[in-house]
Parts: sequence; structure tokens; C-alpha cells
Amino acid sequence: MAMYRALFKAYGPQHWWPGDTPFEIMVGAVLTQNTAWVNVEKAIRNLKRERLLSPARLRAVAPRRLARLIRPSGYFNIKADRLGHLMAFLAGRYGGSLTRMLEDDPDELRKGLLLVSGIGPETADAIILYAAGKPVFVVDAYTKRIFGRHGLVSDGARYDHVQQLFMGSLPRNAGLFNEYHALLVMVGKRHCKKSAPRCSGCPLERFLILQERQGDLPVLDHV
DNA sequence: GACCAGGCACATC
DNA sequence: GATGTGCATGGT
Repeated sequence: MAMYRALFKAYGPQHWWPGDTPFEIMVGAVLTQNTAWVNVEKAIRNLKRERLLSPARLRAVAPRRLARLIRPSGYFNIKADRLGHLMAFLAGRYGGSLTRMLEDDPDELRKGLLLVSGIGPETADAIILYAAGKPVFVVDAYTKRIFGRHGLVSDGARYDHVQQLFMGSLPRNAGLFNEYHALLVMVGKRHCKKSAPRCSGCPLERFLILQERQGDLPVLDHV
């Protein structure tokens, strides 16, 4: 919790996920795969303009048209397919009711989502945390990079391993997981870019240096 | 013009 | 299990 508090103190609440409705959040989770958020916003705007942001409408739209509308978010053919698979899953398992899907047991929902082609662990967890409001920790590229560079996880650490690091040492609280992940993205964008040789100047770095000087607990206890 | 961004599936060894 | 590749736009 100490690292979280250091980040929250520095940046304050992030009010995530950027999206008006659970359905918009779910669609955004797919569209943002390996893609800058500004590009996702353009695609979402297009879908809103065409009044397609509902399970029934999105399921009914022609794949070619969908691909054209989400073009700005990149990988548009693949993502159109993935949204199609997701809508089929929603219709098939939950009768097209987003509410029923989001109220499902989170472990069951996660297992189901992972069977959908195009939904991996991060996308599934983003949907469960930010659309359903259930406490799973979302691990993304920023999380791995930040913790990797500070020597808190090994370079090639697997998704589930990093997730366990957080979920094993934090209280199971959706609001906390929400804020923590959002704060890590903020740190990643500002201080831990891929192109820079290492993270520098972030609140996390200051915190870790301070801890090392005091030299009592293993750093992981501070997650 | 290179590099990068809130992944994932699939092939191959 | 590990590693490599295709998918693609738009900002820096």
C-alpha cells in the first residue's frame, strides 16, 4: 500500500476508466489493445455518432462497416472481428444482457471471456474491473515496465505472476485496484517511456530510494 | 522516417 | 514453455 499511497499523493484520483457507460468501457478495452488512447477516442466517437454503442446494434452491424468506423484505432479488421466475437459471447451466454454479464461471478466471467478469441487476460480484467466493478488487478505494459525497471519483477514476468504480486498483498478492493492501475499508467506515460533507458523522476523512484536508505522491509511488501 | 502506443493469436522450435 | 511474427493507425 505504501507505493500506492506515494503515487496517489503525487497525482491524485485519476477517475478511470475514461468511458461513459460499461458498454463503452468494454468496447474501449478491445480497441485500446496495443494502441494509443487518443486513437481509440476517435473510433469511439465514430461509433457513438452512428449510434452503435449497444450490444444489439454492435452485433447487427456489418463487419466491413464496423471495421471502417474503428479504423483510427488501428488493427481495424482484427478488432472488428474481436468485437464480433465478444458480442456473440454476450448474446450466447447472457442473452445479450450486459447487466447479466457484469453481474456474473467474476471468476466465471473471466474464464468465459478468456475463451473468446481476441480477449486475453488484460482485456478480460479491464472489463471485469472497470465495467463490472469487481476487484481484479489489471496488468498492462506500463505495469510490467515500471516494476521491471525498478527490479521488482523479472523482465519476462508473466501476466499472472505480476497480477498475483498485487492481489496477494493488497486488500481486495475494486476502487483501489482501479486507482492503482490508472496511476501506473500515468507514471508510465510521464516517467517510464519505452524509449528512455530507464524510469526517472517519478514518485515511485523517490519512494524506493528512500526505502532502500532506511533498509528495513523487502520492497515488495510496499506494493 | 523511425519509433511507439493501456494485446492477442498463431506458428514454430 | 519460450520466442517470433502479423496486425495498422496516428502522434512525437
